[in-house]
Amino acid sequence: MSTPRRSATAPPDDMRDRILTAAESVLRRHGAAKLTVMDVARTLGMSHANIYRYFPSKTALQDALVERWLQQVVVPLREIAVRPDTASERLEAWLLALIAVKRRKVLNDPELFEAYHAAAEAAHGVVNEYHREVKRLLTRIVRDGVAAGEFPVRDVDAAVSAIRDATTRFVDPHHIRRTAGKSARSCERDARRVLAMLIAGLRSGAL
Amino acid sequence: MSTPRRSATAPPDDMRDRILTAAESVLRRHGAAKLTVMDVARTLGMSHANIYRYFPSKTALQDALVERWLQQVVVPLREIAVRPDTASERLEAWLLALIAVKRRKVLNDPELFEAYHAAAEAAHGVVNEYHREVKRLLTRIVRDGVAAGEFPVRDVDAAVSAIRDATTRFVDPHHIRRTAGKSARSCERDARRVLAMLIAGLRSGAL
DNA sequence: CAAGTGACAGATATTGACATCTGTCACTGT
DNA sequence: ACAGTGACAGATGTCAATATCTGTCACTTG
Repeated sequence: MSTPRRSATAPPDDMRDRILTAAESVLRRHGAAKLTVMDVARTLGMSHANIYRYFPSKTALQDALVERWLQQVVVPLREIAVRPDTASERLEAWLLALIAVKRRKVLNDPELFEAYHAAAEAAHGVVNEYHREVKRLLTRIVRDGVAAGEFPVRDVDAAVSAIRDATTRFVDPHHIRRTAGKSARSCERDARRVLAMLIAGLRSGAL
Repeated sequence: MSTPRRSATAPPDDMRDRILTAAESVLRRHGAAKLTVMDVARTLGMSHANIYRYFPSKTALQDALVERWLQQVVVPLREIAVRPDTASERLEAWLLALIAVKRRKVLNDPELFEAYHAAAEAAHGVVNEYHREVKRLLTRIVRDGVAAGEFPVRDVDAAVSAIRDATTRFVDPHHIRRTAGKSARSCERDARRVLAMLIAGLRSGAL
């Protein structure tokens, strides 16, 4: 009785997953610029026309790929947001985790990252949804801090947006690329400094 | 007796200035990608070979153009850095000025900005020098705040680098472009929020 | 002799003919 | 009815021939 979607034996949309996996391997092999629907189809031993039975367009396929990738970034953050620690502790851990996981993804998965970056530039829905989720989690932590009297801020939204602006430097694709040369350690040190100032600001009720 | 450099009538390096001005107009007319030494020479009614008597290379010419442009950004900041106000006041005014002047330059001078951006990507000396100057001014303000007991921070360099990281979002060419659609007012509001948190952080000695 | 030039080699951009790709459709086999 | 196909038009990308540009030089001109 586990996920009985369509029939008992046939998987729900097995094909979509197989196509995505094939696309991912093509992406890693040839790079983002050379990801073609034809190559993906060839990898699966089918006609490229058939891909269009499962994805309405190449863009939709790429978006699905990016969505998968972004899930891996978001999932660990959800756990941190609901820990039983103080808001300050959670906030620091959460932001450091966000920064670290993004950095790791960029360095380990440059091809998939390229695709994500392209999607972000084109402002596709997937990336917007990801940003909303990130904001939601962050808001939860700050709100908890306010409720506990830990952060005497009046405007939670203003605080959240300030935190996001101030940490953009460490999270934004563009900047991550630039700091690819720096060690993970020195990146974390820089981030910790900003975080320390932000948390001190929150605690002293700057907003 | 005003600037008697070489002779009484002949200007010192008038020609360099004329070339730069011509280059600037070509740049504005055709865009950064189509700025050619030949076009600049044509504008001045001379052979392109003659340009090379005044600039060793096209790159040197572009750098000189960028340097001129960056001067206009830096000059107003120098005045703010040495005002007789408190460090907090100066810091806020200085950062807001930096953010506003950069934004204005980008919106009014997109072509020149393009050239600056290209130079920044190529990490030419001019841009490095600009960054050093900006850092120097910022360090002065923070150091004054520490000396006056206003900012109880131990590590001035750490504080300066944190301030720069946290405000990158508002100063970096790349992000300015993205926020081109937003109103100057809402940009300033966002910046003020971050600044408020940073200054509160400095005052509570987070570093 | 300082300011400027035409002619040149090698590097870089532009162009246009050609190949590949995307997305659709009527179609086949099951 | 449904997974899959070959063939197609129009969009997009590739590549080599061609044109333009950069940077240098020996040279003219006032």
